[in-house]
Amino acid sequence: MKIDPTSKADLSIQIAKAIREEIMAGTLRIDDRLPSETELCDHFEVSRSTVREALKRLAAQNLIRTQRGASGGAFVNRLSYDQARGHHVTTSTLLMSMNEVDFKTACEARYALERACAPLAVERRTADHLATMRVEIFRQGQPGLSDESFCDSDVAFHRALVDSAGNHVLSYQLAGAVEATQPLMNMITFSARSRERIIELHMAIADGVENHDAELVDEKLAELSAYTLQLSENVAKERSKRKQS
Amino acid sequence: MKIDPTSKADLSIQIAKAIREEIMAGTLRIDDRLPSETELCDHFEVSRSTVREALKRLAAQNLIRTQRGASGGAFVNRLSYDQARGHHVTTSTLLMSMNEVDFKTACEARYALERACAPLAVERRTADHLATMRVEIFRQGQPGLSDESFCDSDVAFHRALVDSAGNHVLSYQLAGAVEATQPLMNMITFSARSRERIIELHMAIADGVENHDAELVDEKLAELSAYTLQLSENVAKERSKRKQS
DNA sequence: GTGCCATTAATGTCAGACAAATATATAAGC
DNA sequence: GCTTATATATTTGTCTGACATTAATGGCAC
Repeated sequence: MKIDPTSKADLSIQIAKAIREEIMAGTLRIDDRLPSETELCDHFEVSRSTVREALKRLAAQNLIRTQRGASGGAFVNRLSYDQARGHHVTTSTLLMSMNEVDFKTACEARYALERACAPLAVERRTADHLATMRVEIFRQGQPGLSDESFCDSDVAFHRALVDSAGNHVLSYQLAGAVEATQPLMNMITFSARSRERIIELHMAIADGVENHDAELVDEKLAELSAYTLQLSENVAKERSKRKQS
Repeated sequence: MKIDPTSKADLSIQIAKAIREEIMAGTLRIDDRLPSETELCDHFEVSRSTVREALKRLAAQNLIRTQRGASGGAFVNRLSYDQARGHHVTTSTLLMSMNEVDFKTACEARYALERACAPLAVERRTADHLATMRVEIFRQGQPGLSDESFCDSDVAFHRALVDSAGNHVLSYQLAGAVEATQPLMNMITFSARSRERIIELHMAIADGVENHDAELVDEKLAELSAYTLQLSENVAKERSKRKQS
């Protein structure tokens, strides 16, 4: 675990990198305790602040956790799917807002991926997943539901669909695509009529999943995708009209 | 931009969170300059070390960049696809190694997603993407190629396939799935015979992409998936045999 | 105008101190 | 002997103040 004394990069970056590589190489294993801050100071010959900044960088990536007190210290963290998912969603959302991803691209990516896990979902869905989907559909039909709540429920529905594929890795990867498109979705699913249509499609999808009918699910997802796209185009048209007048 | 004085979480975590929320809400825009460290100290009423640790946390997520000197400071960073991809691959890789994801799950997720973008790839592939795929296939056929190089080329091939779908969002999401499974792949594609078979399938896929034949590509990807899985099972069998003897 | 230099403002690093948390050993009381 | 309270040691969290390094800027000599 060494740093390059000739490098002119910030020391805390170099130290973080050195430790990160140990973790990725497996030299430092899950729940292993890192040397104490003082020991790291001695090892790298830097001040404690520098070591601490390096550790904070690693902590920000969930690579380590710290504990105070005797026999405390920094420990290699087991990256949980939940943590990783949260991170992934945050990054994906920012990536899309900062790069002004157009709705079409986002929508296309999202439904392409979702349709990819449909066959597995149809095959493996449990009663639990089905129940969740039905509950969310019911929620979506409640009158007076706010736009935000409707969209939250929409996310929950699709997450249940993805999760029912029974593949953690798939769920993790999909979370970024599905949840990050939601802020965009928020802006288009406002009218009662569009909600009705979406709920209709959700019901068909749930039915398809229940009856192990992969083709139906795929078809309805395609319809949902097309309908969403159409909604966004209508909104765009409205906006340009209002701009002119 | 405030922190909760009653919270007992670390101050640097709270401050990082406060700033992150400003960025995500769009109050702080790309290339906006954050207040200087001293100003942040005054604002949050904490010491400079604490502020710096918070900023390092944000820097570790590529949310900000810092510049020294007069008119320097911390600036909101535009999250680039490349940066995000690198991060995503690192996290996915760690996630899979730390949670001991079995090959079957990883492989299933990867090919499900890859097949999802095949139709788009077939439709939109450019001459450039095709050329990259052909070059990599050629490389894979070179005698004396190390296992590692073969796998690198494999990644490059599949990346070209994914990229040819012409959807940044899709490419970004897929990177995690494809590149993170590579360390696992490394362990199973060693024999000359298996390489031959893989190259054969790659060729068929490239042909399919070239001729806009979505069905062929899908079929060959499915075959590749099945073959990969079979290889891994053989390796597992060999290993248990050796263990017994 | 051009080139050099001092100024200045910002981050990067260092050193030392104290606060707070927490596991462990020690002592007291029953 | 067992429990409980106390002291102790260790480690991270925070604060303070200083100096180093970097880079933009303005002024001065030419």
